[in-house]
Amino acid sequence: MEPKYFTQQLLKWHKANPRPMPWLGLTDPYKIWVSEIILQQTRVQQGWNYYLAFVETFPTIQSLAESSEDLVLKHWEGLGYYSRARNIHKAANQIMENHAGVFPEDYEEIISLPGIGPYTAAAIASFAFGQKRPVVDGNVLRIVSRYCHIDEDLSKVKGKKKILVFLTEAMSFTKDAAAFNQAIMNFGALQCIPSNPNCGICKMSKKCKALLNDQVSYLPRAKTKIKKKKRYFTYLDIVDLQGNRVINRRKEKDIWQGLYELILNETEKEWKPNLEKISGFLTENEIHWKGTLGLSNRLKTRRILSHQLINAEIITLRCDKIQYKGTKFQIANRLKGFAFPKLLELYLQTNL
DNA sequence: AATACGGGGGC
DNA sequence: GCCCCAGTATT
Repeated sequence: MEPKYFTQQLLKWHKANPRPMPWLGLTDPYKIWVSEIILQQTRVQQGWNYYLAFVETFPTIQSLAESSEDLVLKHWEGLGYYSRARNIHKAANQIMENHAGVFPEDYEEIISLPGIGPYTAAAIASFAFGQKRPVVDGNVLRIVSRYCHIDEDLSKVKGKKKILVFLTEAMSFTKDAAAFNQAIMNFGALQCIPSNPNCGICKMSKKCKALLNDQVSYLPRAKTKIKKKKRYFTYLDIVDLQGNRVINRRKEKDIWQGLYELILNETEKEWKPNLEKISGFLTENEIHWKGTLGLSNRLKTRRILSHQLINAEIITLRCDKIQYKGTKFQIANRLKGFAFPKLLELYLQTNL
């Protein structure tokens, strides 16, 4: 392995291939933090507008801390991995409590914040504070496994260690840790891409061990693939003459925790209810109505998540007046302020 | 060490 | 369809 050559070529490539991004060149640790959380398992393009809107609504740690979790989730709506939103809100409060509202500089303190792991801590430490902490994300694993021809399971400690040893060595050849980290991730996103990289124009090709051994397409080693669990959701959207609806805040440790949804019946197999069964289900849940209950629409849809396959049906019901005295659900007239899973957001967009 | 956690884009 | 994305927390 030739770490010095790697660093030289990397930084040269970086200068020749600038990539505009809204948080580029910022030194405000708060904004860097926000951008890094948004970019966890998320493409730059997908997170771009979310970042702009987020820092406009929450320009400071304090403003974020003082917000409600619901509002933070509303800004995360559609982005996925909602624990990121809950955790950044929680962490903002911890910074107010434990650090007088000032983002900590110490790596150990940074990484102890909820939602911040090794990658994000290194990103903040280098971008905001200039510390020599190499970032290790998917790009970096791919690049280094190829350049050094490391054919190991990178989810294991042993494989990760080899990567980190190389990075630490490589980073020692520059004073600008931030530029190094920025460069290596851009290099992974634009040049050393997952499939069919154009090695013919790559500045590293002379010393890329995977290329020399014709192994680029086999590296990094494939992950064991995950099995998806099938779930069946039936959502009941009951709406009365005043436009009132019944919604629920998801509380369990499950997908979409903290987001809102309609009345849900989850079943082992597909539920094919008629109006009578629907009435029965509503009554069991203490939801009553005045006038006749009418079934106005049924929509079948499906969603693919990283670990689940959701088969859903959304049934629209009409009545004169909803009557609910329980505590599990809440009655809402305007749904604009609530964060919904994409599945429901798409439905509500056209049925609100 | 393995699994859960969203949603989207590229091929 | 399948892979993977500027990963982290929990089991």
